[in-house]
Amino acid sequence: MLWPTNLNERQTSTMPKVIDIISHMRTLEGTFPKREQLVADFVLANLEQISFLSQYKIAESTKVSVATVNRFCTTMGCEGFRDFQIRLAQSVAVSLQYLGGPNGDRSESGQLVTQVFSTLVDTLTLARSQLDGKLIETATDALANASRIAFLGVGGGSANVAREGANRFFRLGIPSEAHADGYLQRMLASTFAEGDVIVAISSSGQPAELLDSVAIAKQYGAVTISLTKTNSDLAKLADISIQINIPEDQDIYKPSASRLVYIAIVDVLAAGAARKRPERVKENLRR
Amino acid sequence: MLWPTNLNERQTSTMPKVIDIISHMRTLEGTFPKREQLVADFVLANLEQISFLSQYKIAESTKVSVATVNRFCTTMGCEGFRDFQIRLAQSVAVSLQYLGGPNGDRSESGQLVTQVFSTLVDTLTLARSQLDGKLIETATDALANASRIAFLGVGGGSANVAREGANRFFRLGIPSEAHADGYLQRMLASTFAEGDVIVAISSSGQPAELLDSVAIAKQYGAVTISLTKTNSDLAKLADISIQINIPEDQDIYKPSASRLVYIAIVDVLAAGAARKRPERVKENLRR
DNA sequence: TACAATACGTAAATTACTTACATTTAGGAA
DNA sequence: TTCCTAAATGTAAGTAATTTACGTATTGTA
Repeated sequence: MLWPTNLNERQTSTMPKVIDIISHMRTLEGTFPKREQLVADFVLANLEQISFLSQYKIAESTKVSVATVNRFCTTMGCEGFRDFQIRLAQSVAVSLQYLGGPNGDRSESGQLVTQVFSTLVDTLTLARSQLDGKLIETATDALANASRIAFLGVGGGSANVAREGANRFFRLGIPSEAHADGYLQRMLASTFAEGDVIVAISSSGQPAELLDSVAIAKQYGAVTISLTKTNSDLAKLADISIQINIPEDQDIYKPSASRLVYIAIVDVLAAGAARKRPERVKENLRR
Repeated sequence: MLWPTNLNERQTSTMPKVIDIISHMRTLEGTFPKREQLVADFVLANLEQISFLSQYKIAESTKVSVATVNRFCTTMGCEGFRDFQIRLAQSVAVSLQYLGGPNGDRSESGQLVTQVFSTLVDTLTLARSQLDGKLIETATDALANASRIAFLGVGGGSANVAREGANRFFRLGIPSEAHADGYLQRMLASTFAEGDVIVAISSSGQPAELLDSVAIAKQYGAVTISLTKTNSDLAKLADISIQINIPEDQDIYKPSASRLVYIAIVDVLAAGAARKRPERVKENLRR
């Protein structure tokens, strides 16, 4: 299936399944059976044309049987070729809209730029579809009224996002700090109390130190917000869990889009919180 | 417009000629034969579902023959039902994009999310159009062959981008460091020599310490790359200047998209450099 | 009223998609 | 290695959907 179970629950028959099949395809890249991978490659290389081709044509071009093309579609989580075709057409339309179509720069580097940016945009789109307005509302409420905020992140990526968050909220006039060290995080957590907010960031949602810190802060009455992978331990632990399911691509040749998504979400939170405390923000801006 | 103009140039027979099929349908409203009009009404009333229905189902619902549904499609300027279905799906996907994503989240917070993400994507698009493939090529060449890289950034935002860069390149197996402090930066710059690369990051392109450091490193024979505002002092000083002109929004309510753009560009550089040294990357990945 | 042109439906023909089954291939255990 | 199992793939039959051809009905006009 294309979508994690918790998302399916929220889908009704009237809800379109317009989602980003392209990034899903990129996720599965490498996990396809050999011949299906050929199809995947062909599709990715001819995104704009696929929707106007028949299974036969694709099978012909990839030197693969029609059945394999069909199987590729079901592997992708679609109900069949038809379904796949429609969904791909939609994803392509959306991507093209943002990227203004293939630019004139046909050089290798030009394509590199396009590829990286496409991936980033696709991933952002995917993430956006997973964000629940109500949850964001709750989180921004807590943040806007916090007397103190700590952003905790472990590891290079998450630590940077945490710094980014502290940066943004500090500018809003809320005392904010970021910590990347597990020991310091625990120390800090024990000084947090009601009215304070802890934001724990981790793409894996696993780090023991982080889980400890959140548990401690929670125990002392602080509100805990997590920004992490769907259904991870961290997501289950925090009071308010912003859960994102982004394919963590281990391929070092590819951009690390998930980090960008986290920063985008921090932006959303900051913008939301800013709206809720206009006075203090303005005051802070004057300085 | 569904298809940007520059795409039209590349149109072949397999590509769509009709622009936005929904508005085209509204234009033709009233000029359809009686029974076809019924089909048009039904389609407009069920835009999101049509793509997942068969001609037969539509004929059934509208109490019209299958052939009429098919004729309706050709009347619309499409080659047949299939063609119509795909194009409609694309138009719908694009329209839906503006309505707050697939979840139909029209709440205030949902709109906030949409707004922030749109801004980010728009800014990414803008940045992409400003990137020159050749320049990226030159920069990635220098980086891929560097024996040592230093990412220098002053101020919260740029410093984070610098860290991100050091992080990425370190994973590629190239000794990389990030420095945010002006004094340290100058110190470091004087130890750099031929074969080393300095990447200076600053959205303003003004900071004196940063300019000094770049000048020093340059003098000692290091390659200097800048990631900064178009025509800024820093851009003029560096050997390879990646210049981006993003409207710096002072409005604190709005997201700071420019930072995201810088990170995206760092991603491009890292991905490009990775491609140029496959052996060392693989070796580094094994660890 | 009669004629022509358009609109429409029926059914056949075609095309496309799906599924069942047989064959091959790959990975692992004896 | 050799055998066994499970996954992967292709072939071909089966089914569904789309398109086309043709005949009838309707509308408008002289």
